[in-house]
Amino acid sequence: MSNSSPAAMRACAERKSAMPDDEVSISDLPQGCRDCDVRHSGICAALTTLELCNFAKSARHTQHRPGESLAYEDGEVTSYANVTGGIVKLSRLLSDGREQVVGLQFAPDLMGRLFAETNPLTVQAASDVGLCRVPKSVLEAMIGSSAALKQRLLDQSLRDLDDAREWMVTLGRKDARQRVASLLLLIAKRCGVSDGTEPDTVSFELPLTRSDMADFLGITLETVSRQITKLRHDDIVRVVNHRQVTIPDMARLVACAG
Amino acid sequence: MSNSSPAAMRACAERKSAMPDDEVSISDLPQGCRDCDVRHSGICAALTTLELCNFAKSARHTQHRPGESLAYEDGEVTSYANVTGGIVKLSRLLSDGREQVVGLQFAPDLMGRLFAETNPLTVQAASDVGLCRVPKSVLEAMIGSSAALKQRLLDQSLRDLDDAREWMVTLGRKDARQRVASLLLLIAKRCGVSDGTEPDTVSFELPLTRSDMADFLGITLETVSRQITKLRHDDIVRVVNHRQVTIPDMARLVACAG
DNA sequence: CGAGACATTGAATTGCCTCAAGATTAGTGG
DNA sequence: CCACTAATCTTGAGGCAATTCAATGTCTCG
Repeated sequence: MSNSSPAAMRACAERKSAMPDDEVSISDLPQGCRDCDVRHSGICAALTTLELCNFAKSARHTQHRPGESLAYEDGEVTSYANVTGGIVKLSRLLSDGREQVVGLQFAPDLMGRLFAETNPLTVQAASDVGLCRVPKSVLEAMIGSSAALKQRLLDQSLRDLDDAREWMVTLGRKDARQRVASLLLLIAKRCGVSDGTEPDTVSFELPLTRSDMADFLGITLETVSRQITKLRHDDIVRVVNHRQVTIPDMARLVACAG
Repeated sequence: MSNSSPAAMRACAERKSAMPDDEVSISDLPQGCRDCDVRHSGICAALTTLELCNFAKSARHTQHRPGESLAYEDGEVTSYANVTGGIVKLSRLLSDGREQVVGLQFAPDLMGRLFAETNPLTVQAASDVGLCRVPKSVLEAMIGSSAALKQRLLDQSLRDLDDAREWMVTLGRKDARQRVASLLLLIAKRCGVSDGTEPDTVSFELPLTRSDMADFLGITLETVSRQITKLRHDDIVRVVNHRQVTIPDMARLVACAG
């Protein structure tokens, strides 16, 4: 359960300090709640320890392998889930079998379309993924009783909307090279580890296949591959084993992303 | 102030009945509040008459011509606005001068990025537009005190997110013909008047220039023009005066949109 | 009527896709 | 440990849809 990215941990720390705990102590929580980091991540940071305790009684942790389906398009929504680790892929399937990825979710995002009867998207694990599931009715009841939780969910959906619109610019106006650079940049920001040098060098392991990348970027996997090769020749990225990526200078990648 | 679309009026009626008024009567409202339909539209439908009264004291109505800027990218957010009529264009400007439209807003949507210090998008009137502006601090205070209002804003942002992701499929995977058909479909749904025949015939006036359409669809205006010509030859659409559009059979347009 | 904005059409170019073959990596069982 | 297979990735050649550049056509409004 510890492939939470550094970015997620940072976000988590912020949130924790912004929402101090009340009087109930962590040791009062049931066992399942101390077992994991759910307490400090995602929506849970908006809950008082008492509320969290209630939440933990209904929550169930699961692990998933890359490619595994977590929810089906038009399937009934029965639960929501906090992403505790790994990367989740949200996509729409087209009638001709092609796929468009419309978003990625990282820890500690909440997964699942709130208040909907059926899921509008296909949801799959892109990497190894950890989830903390909670029944639809339980979470919705908590949203009704906690203004802080509702506020947090409003904040996340506004941020997701910003991200989606940002990506529309990539899909609508950028060429293949800029698209690939944009995706590397997005992943580097969320999953990257900086070595603290100047210029800024960042490393990460790609959680997506070339095919996933292509489906997110609206181009073919061959084009993705060709562009990565070119970016490599220009020393914008260094790649070993197809998956292990180093960005020698983030500023140059940003410039490439347009 | 009555270029509110039929769709908007329908939405409005639903909302009104879902949230019945309390004891205070409409005649108790200050003058500015009875002057217009703000009472029955958008976020206002989530307010009690008492709250609405307070809202109306701070609200100001404005009218805008097509192309007029309503907010600038990175500009400070000082107020929010309910769209009372017409169509508002949300877009991002690129360094090379190109533009990507990332969303359209119709009455009775709320305009403005909630809780942000600066506006992440450029906002322009696409058609003649009516707004009902309210200071940032006033609306935010009301959100803090009204769970119903917060819920409504959460619902709108979730719907906007669904729409944005839907459009990402258009930008990422559809060809020019399907894109143009998708846009005509979107506008027909929001602004179209059906004549009640079978098969379903719908008419509307295009609120966008070819250039706006191109910027929303991620293609050039020449390509938009060519595709409209082809759709016309196939009798998917009929166009007079470049702007007055009739869809003789919605089902065929839907099929075209992919 | 004339000017300016908006829209259509044509011809040449290009960036990405399609189809096809080979290379690299990871996983499996002898 | 190595051979074998399946999955993933890379590279190449040819075709095509959309772009670019340029010219013409059509509305609107003073």
